[in-house]
Amino acid sequence: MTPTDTARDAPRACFIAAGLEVLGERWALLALREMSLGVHRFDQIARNTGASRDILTSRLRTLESHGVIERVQYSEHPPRHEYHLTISGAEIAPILISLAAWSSTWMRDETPRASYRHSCGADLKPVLTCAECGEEFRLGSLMLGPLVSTADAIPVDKQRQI
Amino acid sequence: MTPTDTARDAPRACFIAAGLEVLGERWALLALREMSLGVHRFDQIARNTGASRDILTSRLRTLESHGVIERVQYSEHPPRHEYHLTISGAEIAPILISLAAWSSTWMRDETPRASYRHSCGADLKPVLTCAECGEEFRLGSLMLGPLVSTADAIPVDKQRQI
DNA sequence: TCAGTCGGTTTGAATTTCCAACTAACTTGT
DNA sequence: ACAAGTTAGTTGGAAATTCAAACCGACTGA
Repeated sequence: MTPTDTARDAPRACFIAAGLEVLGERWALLALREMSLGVHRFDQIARNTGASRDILTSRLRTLESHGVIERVQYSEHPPRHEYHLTISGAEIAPILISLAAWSSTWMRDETPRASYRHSCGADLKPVLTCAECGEEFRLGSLMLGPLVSTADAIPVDKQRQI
Repeated sequence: MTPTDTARDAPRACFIAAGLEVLGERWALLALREMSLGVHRFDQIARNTGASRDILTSRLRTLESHGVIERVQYSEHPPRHEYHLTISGAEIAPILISLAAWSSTWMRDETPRASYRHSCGADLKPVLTCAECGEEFRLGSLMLGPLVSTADAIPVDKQRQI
Protein backbone atom coordinates (compact mmCIF):
# COMPACT_ATOMS: atom_id res chain seq x y z
CA MET A 1 0.00 0.00 0.00
CA THR A 2 1.77 3.07 -1.28
CA PRO A 3 0.82 6.55 -0.01
CA THR A 4 -1.10 7.23 -3.24
CA ASP A 5 -3.51 4.37 -2.65
CA THR A 6 -6.85 4.78 -0.95
CA ALA A 7 -8.97 2.36 1.03
CA ARG A 8 -10.75 -0.23 -1.12
CA ASP A 9 -13.85 1.88 -1.72
CA ALA A 10 -13.48 5.41 -0.34
CA PRO A 11 -12.67 8.12 -2.88
CA ARG A 12 -9.64 10.21 -2.07
CA ALA A 13 -10.73 13.07 0.20
CA CYS A 14 -8.29 15.82 -0.68
CA PHE A 15 -8.31 19.57 -1.13
CA ILE A 16 -8.47 19.32 -4.90
CA ALA A 17 -11.74 17.41 -4.58
CA ALA A 18 -12.99 19.87 -1.96
CA GLY A 19 -12.21 22.88 -4.13
CA LEU A 20 -13.95 21.32 -7.09
CA GLU A 21 -17.13 20.87 -5.07
CA VAL A 22 -17.44 24.65 -5.08
CA LEU A 23 -15.52 25.79 -8.17
CA GLY A 24 -16.06 22.73 -10.31
CA GLU A 25 -19.78 22.99 -10.90
CA ARG A 26 -20.71 24.00 -14.40
CA TRP A 27 -20.57 27.79 -14.99
CA ALA A 28 -19.00 28.59 -11.62
CA LEU A 29 -15.54 29.46 -12.96
CA LEU A 30 -17.00 31.36 -15.90
CA ALA A 31 -19.08 33.47 -13.54
CA LEU A 32 -15.96 34.17 -11.50
CA ARG A 33 -14.11 35.04 -14.70
CA GLU A 34 -16.74 37.68 -15.43
CA MET A 35 -16.40 39.21 -11.99
CA SER A 36 -12.64 39.35 -12.29
CA LEU A 37 -13.09 41.14 -15.60
CA GLY A 38 -15.31 43.71 -13.92
CA VAL A 39 -18.75 42.38 -14.86
CA HIS A 40 -20.90 42.28 -11.75
CA ARG A 41 -24.53 42.16 -12.81
CA PHE A 42 -26.75 39.14 -13.24
CA ASP A 43 -27.96 39.75 -16.77
CA GLN A 44 -24.52 40.49 -18.13
CA ILE A 45 -22.97 37.50 -16.37
CA ALA A 46 -25.70 35.29 -17.80
CA ARG A 47 -25.12 36.61 -21.31
CA ASN A 48 -21.32 36.51 -21.19
CA THR A 49 -21.14 32.99 -19.80
CA GLY A 50 -24.06 31.45 -21.66
CA ALA A 51 -25.45 29.91 -18.48
CA SER A 52 -29.21 29.65 -18.20
CA ARG A 53 -30.61 32.06 -15.65
CA ASP A 54 -31.92 29.52 -13.16
CA ILE A 55 -28.64 27.63 -13.03
CA LEU A 56 -26.70 30.85 -12.73
CA THR A 57 -28.86 31.88 -9.79
CA SER A 58 -28.11 28.60 -8.11
CA ARG A 59 -24.35 28.86 -8.76
CA LEU A 60 -24.13 32.40 -7.45
CA ARG A 61 -25.94 31.32 -4.27
CA THR A 62 -23.50 28.46 -3.78
CA LEU A 63 -20.48 30.69 -4.33
CA GLU A 64 -21.95 33.23 -1.94
CA SER A 65 -22.63 30.63 0.74
CA HIS A 66 -18.99 29.55 0.54
CA GLY A 67 -17.77 33.12 0.88
CA VAL A 68 -16.26 33.28 -2.60
CA ILE A 69 -18.48 36.13 -3.74
CA GLU A 70 -20.77 38.62 -2.01
CA ARG A 71 -23.97 40.35 -3.03
CA VAL A 72 -23.75 44.12 -2.83
CA GLN A 73 -26.97 46.12 -2.97
CA TYR A 74 -26.86 48.95 -5.49
CA SER A 75 -30.57 49.86 -5.59
CA GLU A 76 -33.14 50.06 -2.79
CA HIS A 77 -36.35 50.13 -4.84
CA PRO A 78 -36.49 47.63 -6.31
CA PRO A 79 -33.79 45.77 -4.36
CA ARG A 80 -30.98 45.06 -6.81
CA HIS A 81 -27.64 43.45 -6.15
CA GLU A 82 -24.25 43.19 -7.78
CA TYR A 83 -21.93 40.23 -7.39
CA HIS A 84 -18.38 40.90 -6.26
CA LEU A 85 -15.42 38.72 -5.45
CA THR A 86 -14.40 38.48 -1.80
CA ILE A 87 -10.76 38.09 -0.78
CA SER A 88 -11.25 34.38 -1.21
CA GLY A 89 -12.74 34.94 -4.66
CA ALA A 90 -9.90 37.21 -5.71
CA GLU A 91 -7.48 34.43 -4.88
CA ILE A 92 -8.86 32.16 -7.57
CA ALA A 93 -6.93 34.35 -10.03
CA PRO A 94 -4.02 31.86 -10.25
CA ILE A 95 -6.48 29.10 -11.16
CA LEU A 96 -8.06 31.13 -13.96
CA ILE A 97 -4.69 32.32 -15.18
CA SER A 98 -3.14 28.84 -15.22
CA LEU A 99 -6.20 27.57 -17.04
CA ALA A 100 -6.09 30.39 -19.58
CA ALA A 101 -2.39 29.83 -20.18
CA TRP A 102 -2.76 26.07 -20.57
CA SER A 103 -5.69 26.47 -22.88
CA SER A 104 -4.07 29.06 -25.12
CA THR A 105 -1.12 26.73 -25.52
CA TRP A 106 -3.00 23.51 -26.10
CA MET A 107 -6.52 24.31 -27.27
CA ARG A 108 -5.77 26.11 -30.50
CA ASP A 109 -8.35 25.25 -33.11
CA GLU A 110 -10.04 27.00 -35.99
CA THR A 111 -12.45 29.04 -33.86
CA PRO A 112 -11.00 32.41 -32.89
CA ARG A 113 -11.06 33.07 -29.17
CA ALA A 114 -10.18 35.93 -26.89
CA SER A 115 -6.72 35.50 -25.44
CA TYR A 116 -5.52 36.96 -22.18
CA ARG A 117 -2.53 39.02 -21.20
CA HIS A 118 -0.86 40.33 -18.11
CA SER A 119 -1.43 43.96 -17.18
CA CYS A 120 2.23 44.62 -18.03
CA GLY A 121 1.21 44.12 -21.65
CA ALA A 122 2.93 40.78 -22.26
CA ASP A 123 1.21 37.59 -23.41
CA LEU A 124 0.28 35.20 -20.62
CA LYS A 125 3.37 33.30 -19.54
CA PRO A 126 2.77 32.52 -15.90
CA VAL A 127 5.39 30.67 -13.87
CA LEU A 128 4.40 28.84 -10.72
CA THR A 129 7.12 28.58 -8.11
CA CYS A 130 7.35 27.25 -4.59
CA ALA A 131 7.50 30.18 -2.16
CA GLU A 132 9.65 28.06 0.11
CA CYS A 133 12.42 26.81 -2.14
CA GLY A 134 11.91 28.95 -5.23
CA GLU A 135 11.86 25.97 -7.54
CA GLU A 136 9.34 25.85 -10.37
CA PHE A 137 6.40 23.50 -9.92
CA ARG A 138 6.12 20.73 -12.48
CA LEU A 139 4.67 17.27 -12.87
CA GLY A 140 5.74 15.14 -9.95
CA SER A 141 6.44 18.05 -7.65
CA LEU A 142 2.95 17.73 -6.22
CA MET A 143 2.81 15.20 -3.40
CA LEU A 144 0.24 14.16 -0.88
CA GLY A 145 0.73 15.60 2.59
CA PRO A 146 -0.93 14.87 5.94
CA LEU A 147 -4.67 15.05 6.63
CA VAL A 148 -5.83 18.45 7.88
CA SER A 149 -9.15 19.79 9.17
CA THR A 150 -10.54 22.80 11.04
CA ALA A 151 -8.43 21.80 14.00
CA ASP A 152 -5.55 23.35 12.06
CA ALA A 153 -6.48 27.02 12.08
CA ILE A 154 -6.62 29.17 8.97
CA PRO A 155 -3.80 31.76 9.16
CA VAL A 156 -5.16 35.13 10.42
CA ASP A 157 -4.20 36.96 7.24
CA LYS A 158 -6.27 34.42 5.34
CA GLN A 159 -9.41 34.36 7.43
CA ARG A 160 -12.63 34.84 5.56
CA GLN A 161 -13.45 38.47 5.17
CA ILE A 162 -16.60 39.71 3.42
CA MET B 1 -19.18 49.34 -24.92
CA THR B 2 -16.09 48.56 -22.87
CA PRO B 3 -13.65 45.81 -23.94
CA THR B 4 -15.13 43.43 -21.37
CA ASP B 5 -18.57 43.53 -22.96
CA THR B 6 -19.77 40.96 -25.44
CA ALA B 7 -22.27 41.17 -28.25
CA ARG B 8 -25.88 41.22 -27.06
CA ASP B 9 -26.27 37.44 -27.02
CA ALA B 10 -23.02 35.64 -27.80
CA PRO B 11 -21.21 34.18 -24.80
CA ARG B 12 -17.60 35.24 -24.46
CA ALA B 13 -15.45 32.88 -26.53
CA CYS B 14 -12.18 32.86 -24.65
CA PHE B 15 -9.48 30.38 -23.72
CA ILE B 16 -10.82 29.92 -20.22
CA ALA B 17 -14.12 28.73 -21.66
CA ALA B 18 -12.28 26.55 -24.19
CA GLY B 19 -10.15 24.91 -21.51
CA LEU B 20 -13.18 24.20 -19.38
CA GLU B 21 -14.86 22.36 -22.23
CA VAL B 22 -12.19 19.70 -21.82
CA LEU B 23 -11.04 20.01 -18.20
CA GLY B 24 -14.27 21.31 -16.70
CA GLU B 25 -16.45 18.25 -17.12
CA ARG B 26 -17.20 16.41 -13.95
CA TRP B 27 -14.41 14.01 -12.84
CA ALA B 28 -11.95 15.14 -15.53
CA LEU B 29 -9.61 17.00 -13.18
CA LEU B 30 -9.86 14.29 -10.53
CA ALA B 31 -8.85 11.69 -13.08
CA LEU B 32 -5.89 13.87 -14.07
CA ARG B 33 -5.02 14.27 -10.39
CA GLU B 34 -4.79 10.50 -10.09
CA MET B 35 -2.49 10.22 -13.07
CA SER B 36 -0.23 12.93 -11.72
CA LEU B 37 -0.07 11.00 -8.46
CA GLY B 38 1.04 7.91 -10.36
CA VAL B 39 -2.27 6.03 -10.59
CA HIS B 40 -2.75 4.89 -14.16
CA ARG B 41 -5.30 2.05 -14.18
CA PHE B 42 -9.00 2.26 -14.78
CA ASP B 43 -10.26 0.50 -11.67
CA GLN B 44 -8.02 2.44 -9.33
CA ILE B 45 -8.87 5.77 -10.95
CA ALA B 46 -12.56 4.94 -10.63
CA ARG B 47 -12.19 4.05 -6.96
CA ASN B 48 -9.97 7.01 -6.03
CA THR B 49 -12.14 9.60 -7.77
CA GLY B 50 -15.56 8.16 -7.00
CA ALA B 51 -16.66 8.51 -10.62
CA SER B 52 -18.99 5.87 -11.98
CA ARG B 53 -17.31 3.59 -14.45
CA ASP B 54 -19.33 4.55 -17.50
CA ILE B 55 -18.77 8.27 -17.00
CA LEU B 56 -15.10 7.71 -16.32
CA THR B 57 -14.79 5.81 -19.59
CA SER B 58 -16.38 8.71 -21.40
CA ARG B 59 -14.12 11.30 -19.70
CA LEU B 60 -10.96 9.36 -20.44
CA ARG B 61 -11.99 9.13 -24.10
CA THR B 62 -12.55 12.88 -24.25
CA LEU B 63 -9.23 13.63 -22.60
CA GLU B 64 -7.51 11.22 -24.96
CA SER B 65 -9.15 12.73 -28.03
CA HIS B 66 -7.86 16.13 -26.96
CA GLY B 67 -4.35 14.82 -26.48
CA VAL B 68 -4.28 15.40 -22.73
CA ILE B 69 -3.76 11.72 -21.91
CA GLU B 70 -2.77 8.65 -23.87
CA ARG B 71 -3.66 4.99 -23.58
CA VAL B 72 -0.62 2.76 -23.22
CA GLN B 73 -1.07 -0.97 -23.76
CA TYR B 74 0.46 -3.06 -21.01
CA SER B 75 -1.09 -6.43 -21.87
CA GLU B 76 -1.73 -8.05 -25.22
CA HIS B 77 -4.13 -10.83 -24.20
CA PRO B 78 -6.49 -9.54 -23.10
CA PRO B 79 -5.79 -6.03 -24.39
CA ARG B 80 -5.32 -3.81 -21.36
CA HIS B 81 -4.35 -0.17 -21.21
CA GLU B 82 -2.98 2.31 -18.76
CA TYR B 83 -3.72 6.00 -18.88
CA HIS B 84 -0.80 8.40 -18.85
CA LEU B 85 -0.47 12.16 -19.08
CA THR B 86 0.98 13.55 -22.30
CA ILE B 87 3.11 16.69 -22.31
CA SER B 88 -0.10 18.65 -22.51
CA GLY B 89 -1.51 16.72 -19.56
CA ALA B 90 1.61 17.26 -17.49
CA GLU B 91 1.17 20.98 -17.95
CA ILE B 92 -2.11 21.05 -16.09
CA ALA B 93 0.00 20.77 -12.92
CA PRO B 94 -0.21 24.53 -12.23
CA ILE B 95 -4.01 24.33 -12.41
CA LEU B 96 -4.19 21.47 -9.92
CA ILE B 97 -1.63 23.08 -7.66
CA SER B 98 -3.35 26.48 -7.65
CA LEU B 99 -6.63 24.75 -6.93
CA ALA B 100 -5.15 22.69 -4.12
CA ALA B 101 -3.53 25.77 -2.59
CA TRP B 102 -6.71 27.85 -2.81
CA SER B 103 -8.78 25.06 -1.37
CA SER B 104 -6.49 24.32 1.55
CA THR B 105 -6.59 28.00 2.45
CA TRP B 106 -10.31 28.59 2.04
CA MET B 107 -12.11 25.27 2.29
CA ARG B 108 -11.21 24.22 5.79
CA ASP B 109 -14.11 22.49 7.46
CA GLU B 110 -14.58 19.71 9.97
CA THR B 111 -13.89 16.87 7.53
CA PRO B 112 -10.21 15.91 7.45
CA ARG B 113 -8.72 15.92 3.96
CA ALA B 114 -5.42 15.07 2.43
CA SER B 115 -3.28 18.15 1.94
CA TYR B 116 -0.54 18.54 -0.62
CA ARG B 117 3.06 19.59 -0.45
CA HIS B 118 5.89 20.42 -2.75
CA SER B 119 8.54 17.79 -3.33
CA CYS B 120 10.97 20.03 -1.40
CA GLY B 121 8.98 19.08 1.69
CA ALA B 122 7.31 22.45 2.29
CA ASP B 123 3.56 23.05 2.51
CA LEU B 124 1.96 24.25 -0.73
CA LYS B 125 2.68 27.93 -1.13
CA PRO B 126 2.75 28.49 -4.86
CA VAL B 127 3.47 31.93 -6.29
CA LEU B 128 2.37 32.78 -9.81
CA THR B 129 4.51 35.34 -11.57
CA CYS B 130 4.64 36.83 -15.04
CA ALA B 131 7.62 35.36 -16.91
CA GLU B 132 7.94 38.64 -18.76
CA CYS B 133 8.02 41.27 -16.01
CA GLY B 134 8.46 39.08 -12.94
CA GLU B 135 5.53 40.67 -11.14
CA GLU B 136 3.16 38.47 -9.17
CA PHE B 137 -0.25 37.82 -10.74
CA ARG B 138 -3.21 39.06 -8.76
CA LEU B 139 -6.80 40.13 -9.23
CA GLY B 140 -6.96 42.67 -12.01
CA SER B 141 -3.69 41.65 -13.61
CA LEU B 142 -5.61 39.40 -15.99
CA MET B 143 -6.81 41.29 -19.04
CA LEU B 144 -8.41 40.35 -22.30
CA GLY B 145 -6.08 40.27 -25.28
CA PRO B 146 -6.69 39.91 -29.02
CA LEU B 147 -8.56 37.07 -30.70
CA VAL B 148 -6.34 34.16 -31.77
CA SER B 149 -6.95 30.95 -33.71
CA THR B 150 -5.00 28.20 -35.50
CA ALA B 151 -3.66 30.81 -37.86
CA ASP B 152 -1.32 31.73 -35.03
CA ALA B 153 0.90 28.67 -34.79
CA ILE B 154 1.60 26.78 -31.60
CA PRO B 155 5.27 27.26 -30.66
CA VAL B 156 7.35 24.22 -31.77
CA ASP B 157 8.42 23.36 -28.23
CA LYS B 158 4.72 23.20 -27.34
CA GLN B 159 3.39 21.13 -30.18
CA ARG B 160 1.31 18.14 -29.26
CA GLN B 161 3.44 15.11 -28.66
CA ILE B 162 1.98 11.73 -27.79
C1' DT C 1 -49.07 55.18 -21.41
C1' DC C 2 -46.05 51.97 -23.26
C1' DA C 3 -41.97 49.69 -24.22
C1' DG C 4 -37.76 48.23 -22.00
C1' DT C 5 -34.60 46.81 -18.01
C1' DC C 6 -33.37 44.07 -14.16
C1' DG C 7 -33.09 40.06 -11.32
C1' DG C 8 -34.89 36.65 -10.78
C1' DT C 9 -38.73 32.18 -10.61
C1' DT C 10 -41.47 28.65 -12.86
C1' DT C 11 -42.37 24.94 -16.01
C1' DG C 12 -41.75 20.94 -18.58
C1' DA C 13 -38.65 18.80 -21.69
C1' DA C 14 -33.89 17.28 -22.77
C1' DT C 15 -29.59 15.77 -21.19
C1' DT C 16 -26.40 13.82 -18.01
C1' DT C 17 -25.24 11.08 -14.32
C1' DC C 18 -25.75 7.34 -11.19
C1' DC C 19 -25.69 2.63 -9.85
C1' DA C 20 -25.77 -2.10 -9.99
C1' DA C 21 -25.33 -5.89 -12.78
C1' DC C 22 -23.23 -8.07 -16.55
C1' DT C 23 -19.48 -9.49 -19.84
C1' DA C 24 -15.13 -11.27 -21.79
C1' DA C 25 -10.70 -12.65 -21.27
C1' DC C 26 -7.64 -13.67 -18.76
C1' DT C 27 -4.64 -15.04 -13.89
C1' DT C 28 -4.09 -17.16 -9.48
C1' DG C 29 -4.80 -20.37 -5.77
C1' DT C 30 -6.09 -25.07 -4.21
C1' DA D 1 -8.91 -28.93 -13.29
C1' DC D 2 -11.84 -25.83 -11.26
C1' DA D 3 -13.41 -21.95 -8.72
C1' DA D 4 -12.56 -17.40 -7.58
C1' DG D 5 -10.58 -13.01 -8.53
C1' DT D 6 -8.89 -9.17 -11.54
C1' DT D 7 -9.38 -5.90 -15.25
C1' DA D 8 -11.63 -2.81 -18.33
C1' DG D 9 -15.08 -1.94 -19.72
C1' DT D 10 -20.72 -2.03 -21.41
C1' DT D 11 -25.69 -2.08 -20.54
C1' DG D 12 -30.21 -0.50 -18.86
C1' DG D 13 -33.23 1.96 -16.17
C1' DA D 14 -33.88 5.34 -12.51
C1' DA D 15 -32.51 9.73 -10.58
C1' DA D 16 -30.64 14.18 -10.78
C1' DT D 17 -29.28 18.15 -13.31
C1' DT D 18 -29.59 21.36 -16.92
C1' DC D 19 -31.95 23.60 -20.58
C1' DA D 20 -34.79 27.20 -22.89
C1' DA D 21 -38.45 29.92 -22.94
C1' DA D 22 -42.04 32.20 -20.67
C1' DC D 23 -43.47 34.71 -16.87
C1' DC D 24 -43.26 38.12 -12.98
C1' DG D 25 -42.95 42.47 -10.16
C1' DA D 26 -40.93 46.66 -9.56
C1' DC D 27 -39.25 49.82 -11.51
C1' DT D 28 -37.19 53.69 -15.59
C1' DG D 29 -37.25 56.62 -19.62
C1' DA D 30 -39.68 58.52 -23.70
